[in-house]
Amino acid sequence: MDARELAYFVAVAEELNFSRAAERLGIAQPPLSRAIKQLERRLGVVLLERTSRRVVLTAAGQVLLDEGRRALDGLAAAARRAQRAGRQDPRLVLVTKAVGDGGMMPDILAAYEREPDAIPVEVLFCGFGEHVALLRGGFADVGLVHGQPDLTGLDSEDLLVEGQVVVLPVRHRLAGHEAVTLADLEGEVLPRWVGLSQDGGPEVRDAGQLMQLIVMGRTIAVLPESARAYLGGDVVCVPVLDAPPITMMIAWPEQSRSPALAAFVRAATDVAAHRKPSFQQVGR
Amino acid sequence: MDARELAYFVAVAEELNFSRAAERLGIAQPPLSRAIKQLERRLGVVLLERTSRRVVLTAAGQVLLDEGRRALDGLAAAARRAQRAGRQDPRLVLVTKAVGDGGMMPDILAAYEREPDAIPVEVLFCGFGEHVALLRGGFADVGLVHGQPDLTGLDSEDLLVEGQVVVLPVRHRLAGHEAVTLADLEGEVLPRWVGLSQDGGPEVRDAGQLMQLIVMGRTIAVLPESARAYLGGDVVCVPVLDAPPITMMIAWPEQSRSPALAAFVRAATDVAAHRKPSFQQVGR
DNA sequence: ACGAGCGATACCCTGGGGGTATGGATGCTC
DNA sequence: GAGCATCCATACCCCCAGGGTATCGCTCGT
Repeated sequence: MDARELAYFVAVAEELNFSRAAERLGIAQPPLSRAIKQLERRLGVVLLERTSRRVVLTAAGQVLLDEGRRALDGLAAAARRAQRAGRQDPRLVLVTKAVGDGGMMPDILAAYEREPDAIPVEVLFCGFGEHVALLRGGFADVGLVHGQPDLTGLDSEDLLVEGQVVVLPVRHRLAGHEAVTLADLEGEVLPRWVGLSQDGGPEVRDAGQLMQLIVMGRTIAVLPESARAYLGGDVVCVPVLDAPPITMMIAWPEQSRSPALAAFVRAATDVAAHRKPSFQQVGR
Repeated sequence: MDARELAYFVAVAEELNFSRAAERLGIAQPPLSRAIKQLERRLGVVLLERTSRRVVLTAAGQVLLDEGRRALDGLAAAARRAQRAGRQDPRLVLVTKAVGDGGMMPDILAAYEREPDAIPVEVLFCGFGEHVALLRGGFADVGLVHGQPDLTGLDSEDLLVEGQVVVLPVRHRLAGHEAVTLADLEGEVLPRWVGLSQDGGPEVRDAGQLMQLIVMGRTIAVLPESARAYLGGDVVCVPVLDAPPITMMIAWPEQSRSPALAAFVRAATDVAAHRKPSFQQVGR
């Protein structure tokens, strides 16, 4: 099957409108109509039910939309990986969130540099949940990820399980406590991360903004314990005993077998294994 | 990137010879040379180092070969799944080995038919290790697989863990035993499955051939315990206490979300969960 | 009833993908 | 080391697939 035709179909299936899809694709509408018809003929399957007033996907069309998107992504990722592999200065691109390394980054990088297969590491910071897209898209080689994102298309290994702490302004009513529970946080204003659609508190884009808002007393935040290392002196961290533990993982594109990547994974898991456990978590 | 160009490159990279690759592709050699050069220009990367006498892959070329093959497979699989989804008589294609259902097939099918989302099931028997290729290639929707095949690109769920039995001719020296260990089988002639390159005993293609050879006293076989149900009366099954347990899994293409498939997985796991455990395994 | 919106059809035109012929380099053979 | 076979690159030609414009026909909202 032709990738161009498939991309055309995906555009139409997403817009459910030939004219708009054609505009998005930068071509005229008639050739698009023809291309879709040709694709349907080649596959021997009707993909779209078109009345002159509305376009709807058939079952086959729905399948091809899902599968086709992934297939096209795979194609683009293959191209990008080849391009990256062809650069004369080989780099290992590591993607992570700003405060998402569990404080192990220096150790991991140091351990990696001692590996014989090590190549220079380029660290790429990204926003919420972009890790997986960058890895799947072939933009990055390996990533440190939190939580339970959808890891289809990626291999991963658990690095460490962290408890969570609540970050409070120094004058907060809970600031003096040794530890708190989620129940204690009832009614508090929690921030809203850009990209996460949950609404409520103020919108924050990065850790710096978050810190300012906390110091101003406008919000508080529950973060993995390792975030402590990045916080200034005007806030207090208090363990949240019953917050769900956060698993930090290292993830990489499925079946990637480059020696440089393998060495990095090895270094990261070694560092994590020898790391001293943090404060004790309640329950599991 | 164009899929045609990528397919051309994969052919050349596999043959490491433009002329043969062109022949395989059914085109002449000059357009192939041009297409590869064009692909290299588009990607901005040298993929092949060609002297007029030999062609070798660059690092980028090696990456594109690996990734490109998968990407092309994904493309073809997407097309096939769409075609299958477009047929007017929807079927769920289940792939399994001949004696590989752990004896649960009737129960699973019966349970599935009671599901509201059930559609007719087409059972496809396949050879050694073909399951995963058929699933990845979009030829099948769901499969029952044994052992630890490479499941990248597939989701799976464990169904049951079985002990193994050795299948013996009735006159075999071990035929009277209550149970044996692997040490007891030292020196015995084991069959060689077609497709598995391990050599040694006679070559067998299916369970029928195997049975004949066992009855003839030419070989013995170690099989999952559930194979018992399929064996005739001229052989004896003896548990092998220390043989590694075999995990039977149900697997399906990653992220497949059709209701019919989900219902089947549910039915299979339900049946497996309520199944009576078989003979006790030694150790873990 | 009429017009706006949308997909299909008809027709043209151009670029690129494919073909043949041939050149130039590199090993192999005797 | 001359001759030759092999193999990729170049030169040149041709054709059609894919893209554009103009227009039609259908459907629905007002």
